[in-house]
Amino acid sequence: MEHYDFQAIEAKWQKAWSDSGAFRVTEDPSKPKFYCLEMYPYPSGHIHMGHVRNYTIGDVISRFKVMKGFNVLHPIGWDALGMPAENAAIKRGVQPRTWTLDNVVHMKTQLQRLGISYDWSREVNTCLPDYYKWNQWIFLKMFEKGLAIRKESWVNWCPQCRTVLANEQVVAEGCWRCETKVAQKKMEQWFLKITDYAEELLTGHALLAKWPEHVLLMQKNWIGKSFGSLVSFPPAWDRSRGIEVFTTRIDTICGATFLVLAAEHPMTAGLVARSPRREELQAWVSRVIAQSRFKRDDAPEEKEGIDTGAKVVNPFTEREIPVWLANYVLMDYGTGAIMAVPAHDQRDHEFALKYGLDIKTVILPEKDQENAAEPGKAFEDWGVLADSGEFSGLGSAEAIVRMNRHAEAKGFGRQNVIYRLRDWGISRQRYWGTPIPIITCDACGTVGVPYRDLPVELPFDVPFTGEEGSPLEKVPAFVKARCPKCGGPARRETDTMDTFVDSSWYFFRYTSPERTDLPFAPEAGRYWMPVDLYIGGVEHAILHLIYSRFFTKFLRDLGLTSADEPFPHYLAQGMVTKDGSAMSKSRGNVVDPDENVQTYGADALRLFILFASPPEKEFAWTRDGVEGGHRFLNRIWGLFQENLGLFDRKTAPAPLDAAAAGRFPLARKVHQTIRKVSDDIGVRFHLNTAISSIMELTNQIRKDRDALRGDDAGRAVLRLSIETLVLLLGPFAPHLCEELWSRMGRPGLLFRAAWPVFDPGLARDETMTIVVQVNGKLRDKFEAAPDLSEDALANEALALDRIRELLGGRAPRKVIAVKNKLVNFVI
RNA sequence: GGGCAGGUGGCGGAAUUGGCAGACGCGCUAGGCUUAGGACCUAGUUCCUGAUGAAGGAGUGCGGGUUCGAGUCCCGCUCUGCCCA
Repeated sequence: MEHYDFQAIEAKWQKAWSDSGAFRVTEDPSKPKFYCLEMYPYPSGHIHMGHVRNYTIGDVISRFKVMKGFNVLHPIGWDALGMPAENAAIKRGVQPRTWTLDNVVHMKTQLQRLGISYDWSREVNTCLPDYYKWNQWIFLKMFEKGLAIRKESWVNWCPQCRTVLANEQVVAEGCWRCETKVAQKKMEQWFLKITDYAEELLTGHALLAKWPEHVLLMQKNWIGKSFGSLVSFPPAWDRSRGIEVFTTRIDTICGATFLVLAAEHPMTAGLVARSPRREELQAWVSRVIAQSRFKRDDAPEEKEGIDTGAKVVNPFTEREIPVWLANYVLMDYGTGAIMAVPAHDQRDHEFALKYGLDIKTVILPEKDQENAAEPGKAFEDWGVLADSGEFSGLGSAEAIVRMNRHAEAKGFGRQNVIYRLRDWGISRQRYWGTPIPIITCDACGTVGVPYRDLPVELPFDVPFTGEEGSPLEKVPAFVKARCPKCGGPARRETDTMDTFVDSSWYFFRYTSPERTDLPFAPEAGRYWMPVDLYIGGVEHAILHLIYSRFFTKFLRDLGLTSADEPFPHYLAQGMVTKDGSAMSKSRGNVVDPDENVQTYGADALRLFILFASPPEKEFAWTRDGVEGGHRFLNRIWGLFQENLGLFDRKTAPAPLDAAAAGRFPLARKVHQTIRKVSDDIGVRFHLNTAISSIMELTNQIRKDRDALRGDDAGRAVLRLSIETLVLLLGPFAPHLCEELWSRMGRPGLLFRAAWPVFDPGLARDETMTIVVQVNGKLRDKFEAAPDLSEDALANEALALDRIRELLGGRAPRKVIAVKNKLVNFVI
């Protein structure tokens, strides 16, 4: 018997698919479309198992949808800008572009060896000017609309990468890439005003019913909408202005016994300068600013503060209270100043205890409430106001309304909503990113590069020294520019964009990557968008997914698309682990996909990866598992080989009609399996159970085959079952199945074959197993016709010997019968 | 500290609507085939009692509850993971 030469088979069909352009698609209004997208990879040099998992899941669903008659867009590209390329340049002297493009070539062959059904004619590469030109174009559109702005701010600075990091890129006090401890620095930066869309990003969640709930929750927390009040506390020495604080609990304001400013607060410097202890204060401020923001709000026991000696007036009590500086108040959130209410806020409470500040109770628990303040704890619940002048006696909820009204009437405060979401700082002092298309002119200020001059291309010859500052600053030909407005000498912006800009709209580019006058063709976008299924790691739940939603809304507001949301359905793929921890270079537990493709075949690898766990769960790698996948495919191969006669025109059996087929349990199993697999792939996305039911069908065929070979009817059933098996397994093990399909003499590619349809009559079981319980314990079973009435089931059960014995002649106290399921006697 | 997931055999997992717990696979055990096997085939494989079989009992992190019936629903606890602080 011919052996299963998976290497030859896989190479043969990869070539055939590619030569015939099988995976190319164009817009076809006569067919329903399906846009299946997986997160594109960073071209680090090698595909890893996380990619294999991600892309295999997408491939199965794409192939399934094609067979179901959809016009499927399944694209791929490269998230090709970013720091590793530049680091390679510094370390090994390779030009980032060369390094990146070499990696792309290698990774592309790796992906092709996996047999993923990508339309390579739509490949995008973000490091090429014909892509990043559109980053610049979108940036300029935002600049025109006041959504791209330049402002000075405190930024997270990674000393290792020598660049700014967005808050989202700071993980546990360290840089998300190199884990170096992040420092604080004050710099001029370009920001995208994602905060203008904060409310819509929140309400848009209503359109994302097919997202995992925990991802929506993470985004909701990230946006962090809170309702509260802005209240102004005038300084005692100058009552004409005020220090504005944000609070969600204005009802506690009469208990505010001091005010706290962040070290970076604009008024801090002035207070320090006015103080007789200015040196001591200045030293304190410098030290705290040097601490990372994470250190600061992390550990309560490290709360530190210092009295400025200044006083402000509490506008509700008219009493003077001291102004402190403290490390637990951040400039990032709210106004950078808080009113401290130690009786009703735990952090203020601890701070007041440490520094001996007044604690004044103004909220009492309601009568029936037992959780009064414990010693050492603030009472943070809502309650009844006390010692709050005219507001005493009100409940918190009502007090908040009335006090807001009061503050507004008196002109020192108002009701307000704030968001935790910050504007998105996109400036990076690096070479390998999209140049920000801005020219600074002494006369005209910051001026956008005219659209006709796009793209602003990255110069190729650049010194990569690893020293402070952007390499672009050291290229005079790049920096020197003419002002587009006045024509005078000017300076080109040398900061480049955060690479998350690239990935915020790449899915639009796939719809028409050839377009040269717009980021994408509106008509292609209209046909393909939104993405019907987006698959990728949940580590991007906040950053990438929220930025992409923001960009989509912006492109919509430009009139380029009508999509409100880019990804109505997001499938969050679980981690790949080995020996109990995530696969990563630093842990040294990476497994090379290529090696496995070589030894067991791409089909075996794909099968195992999908079989081991459902897509959204963690997937634990084992070598034995791939071997199991390979073994299974080998058995399919063998099964086909020993039944070649079924597919030979001369000896093939005539097909059976449904009535005749119904007599064969295997024929029923075939139809049940079609139903199950279709549901598992198309509705539940549980590819693991789809595979296990295909395996069950295989086992059944192998069990029944000898008995079936005797007559024509049996052979027809056997033939049907093997054919169906190949169709159902096609999306999972496409190379092997394509080979078997052609050896069966079927015309055309299996890739384009129609997905089998089940006969509901045949998929229904002929008899149902009815479970018989006594007092809820399983005692016997019997077979009954489907949909037999409850009474009939109970009667049949009563007639069983075992049940008669257990009942001992007594009538049961109660009989519960459920159609097609069980009978339970209570005695 | 708060929020959200999750905890099922030796392992990965299945059980879709409250109705046979452990499908399917891995591993393991025994046997067959074989010069040999890390190939292939057959059988077995939750635990306990039972020589075996028949049969019985226990059992889905722990404790309680609802129900004729709970892995699934409710309450409390615990551990693990993730997110936020």
